[in-house]
Amino acid sequence: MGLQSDTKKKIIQEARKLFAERGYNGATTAEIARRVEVSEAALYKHFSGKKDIFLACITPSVFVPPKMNSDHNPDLVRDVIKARVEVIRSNLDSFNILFRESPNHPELAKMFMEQIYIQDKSMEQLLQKISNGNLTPVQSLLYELGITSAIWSILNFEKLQEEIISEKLPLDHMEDEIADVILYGLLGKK
Amino acid sequence: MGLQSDTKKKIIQEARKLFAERGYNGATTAEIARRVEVSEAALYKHFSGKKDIFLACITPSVFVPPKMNSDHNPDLVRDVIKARVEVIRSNLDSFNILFRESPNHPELAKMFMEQIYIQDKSMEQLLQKISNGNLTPVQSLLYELGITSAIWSILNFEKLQEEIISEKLPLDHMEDEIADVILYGLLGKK
DNA sequence: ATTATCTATAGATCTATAGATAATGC
DNA sequence: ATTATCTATAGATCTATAGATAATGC
Repeated sequence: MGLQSDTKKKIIQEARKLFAERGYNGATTAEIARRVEVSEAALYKHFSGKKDIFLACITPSVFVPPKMNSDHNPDLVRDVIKARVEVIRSNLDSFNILFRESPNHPELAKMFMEQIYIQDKSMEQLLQKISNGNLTPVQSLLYELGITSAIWSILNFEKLQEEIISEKLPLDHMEDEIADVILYGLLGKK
Repeated sequence: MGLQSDTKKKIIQEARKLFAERGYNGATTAEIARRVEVSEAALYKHFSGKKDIFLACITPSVFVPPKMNSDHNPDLVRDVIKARVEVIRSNLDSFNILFRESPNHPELAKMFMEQIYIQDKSMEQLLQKISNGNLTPVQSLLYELGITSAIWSILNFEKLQEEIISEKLPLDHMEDEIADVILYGLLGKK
């Protein structure tokens, strides 16, 4: 047993899934308790309230992509984007909560700003170097926020597709294809 | 007085704002009634229930950008992106509802797919022509869905910025700067 | 003895409706 | 006469807690 009891860990796990599925208001403490297979009262021994459970589901570290080494060349763009896709894919529930619930929870919005916009300038800096400092402030934002958002949408589309649509898109090389768009655009050669 | 009574129109207007602010479950019929300045009971004379009000807030036509003429050249990409930004900006509440609530409402998800993915191939077709058919399926999706999502994020960031952050980004030429990225990427010349 | 859990329920919403009252158009 | 609205409230949740019971570690 680590610092958190097994029950507490399981509450966080199941709550995160449920909040991602139904949103903060759509997820009930009763349903969380049912999935964890404890009584509702048990939740309140581990957390001070529903909001406390909610915030425990989102840890700031989730949103920070792993550091890359400091070389600056186009191939590194691929690595950075691959890392970004991987972070989002493996924490999709957290990102769903972040994108959908931020407007209703100032704590989340703050975390969002600090993590994605302010702290995570690594991708932007890399891209600035590669483009010889040609990027405008809006374009930097496009990369910091827009690409994360675009990847998030596409990964959710991928999930939706598995459930609803027959036609399957080949998303295996998504990272490379996003990188091509970012590096060369529509008119540039590959 | 048109086909819809003034009260009905006002209910839809205020409900759309409230659903965008707080989500489906966070928006109460009591608060909608308060903003419209009628009793809750009055809502139910115009709509069969809360869900009915919700669906009335989202009209499919909102999501279809205006048609462009059929020439195919890089400058047209700017026009198409400008049109897209304008549609999202002037219907930001609807897009917020769409992106945030789609997972919980099959009707919305279906609308989302049909409008943005299936019907609106106009931008994709234009881009395919300009790139000489070089786009992969994932890249097409990146344009159809990812760019809409990226613009959506940036416009919300713009709103958030007005409220929270002191530093102001110059977003006046956002459309042009997005177009530059899409056309030329980081390495292409302008 | 202490910690973890349960049952039962209080108190606060929230959606929706029943029945009464005011406003409108023929 | 009909339509639009109101007041009041039923019935169904939902969060959170009080008090009782079972499990664990010294």
